[in-house]
Amino acid sequence: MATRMKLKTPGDYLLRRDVCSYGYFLLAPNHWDPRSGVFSRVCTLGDGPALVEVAQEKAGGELAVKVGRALLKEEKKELTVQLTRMLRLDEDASTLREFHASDPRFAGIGRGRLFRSPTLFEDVIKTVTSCNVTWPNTVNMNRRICEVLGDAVEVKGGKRHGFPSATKLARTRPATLRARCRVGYRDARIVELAKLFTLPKSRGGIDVGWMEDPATPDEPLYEALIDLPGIGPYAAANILQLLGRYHRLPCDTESVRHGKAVLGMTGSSAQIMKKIHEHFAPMGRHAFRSYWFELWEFYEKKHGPSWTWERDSTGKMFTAAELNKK
DNA sequence: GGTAGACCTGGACGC
DNA sequence: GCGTCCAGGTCTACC
Repeated sequence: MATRMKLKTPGDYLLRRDVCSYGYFLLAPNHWDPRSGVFSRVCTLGDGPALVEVAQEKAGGELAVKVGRALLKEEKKELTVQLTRMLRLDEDASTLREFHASDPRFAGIGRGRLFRSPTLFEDVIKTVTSCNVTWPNTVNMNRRICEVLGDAVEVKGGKRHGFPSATKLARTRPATLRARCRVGYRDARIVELAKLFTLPKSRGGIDVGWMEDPATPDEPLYEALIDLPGIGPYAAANILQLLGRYHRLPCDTESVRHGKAVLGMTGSSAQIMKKIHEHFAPMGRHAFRSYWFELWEFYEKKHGPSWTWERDSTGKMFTAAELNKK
């Protein structure tokens, strides 16, 4: 028996805009259907995996959540926590207003929330799978990780898989990850990260509560992230933004392309990255959102609104060759 | 502290 | 269709 729930949203919430706001909405197990405007994925809950579908009838209205099976009371709470994190339903309205005041370009369309994963663990692994690869490869890695290791639920016409838990990935052999999920040299790093997420803090494990706590100072958090296996300056800055801290820019080759093509910057890659940091520095704690939505606007000019993008055809949209086309 | 090279996969390109 | 080159961020060794 299916479960139906309603989720309250902030008054300005727009599902299609706020889901299709960061590339992770295109990565398995997430799925956005451009035709129906329904977001779905398999969520891992206390009693096992469940297919979850989220729709919104009108802008600013509540979210209608349909779950493929009956949920225990505790699972309903668990799912609410996961959806709230993923969809940024608890985004502080005052900081959103502050962002729009400092960068009015995005006030009119209300952009400000950035889609993320239901757990920090999934965000960290997704970040690792996006390093040193082209976007189509990141898409494939996430699809394979879910298909090979994620819990599955039966749906009409096949199966849908969730994202594997830290416990499951911690028990996976690196060779399996490499051979079946095609993660390459990231294999051991992913398993090591998963182990750190399963260990208690007293034994050197990751203190997720401390990392998620808005009261935790930025710099010690950045230092803790950069100490993790497979996490360098780019990945640490990206995880910071996924944790809601937007002061630091995760600069990569895509930033350099943007600096050259859109901002008219010249010089070596290192010089352009420095210029990009300087360019967005006046935005202070909103720097990343200002940078990101400018980049996102460039993608949308090329390919139409992000909520019309099909997951299975976006791979080629974000290759260097395609993005460098005039 | 700064730099060079290895890591691995898949897209692009030439034949 | 096949082979080769190259892009991509992190890590380690070395200066």
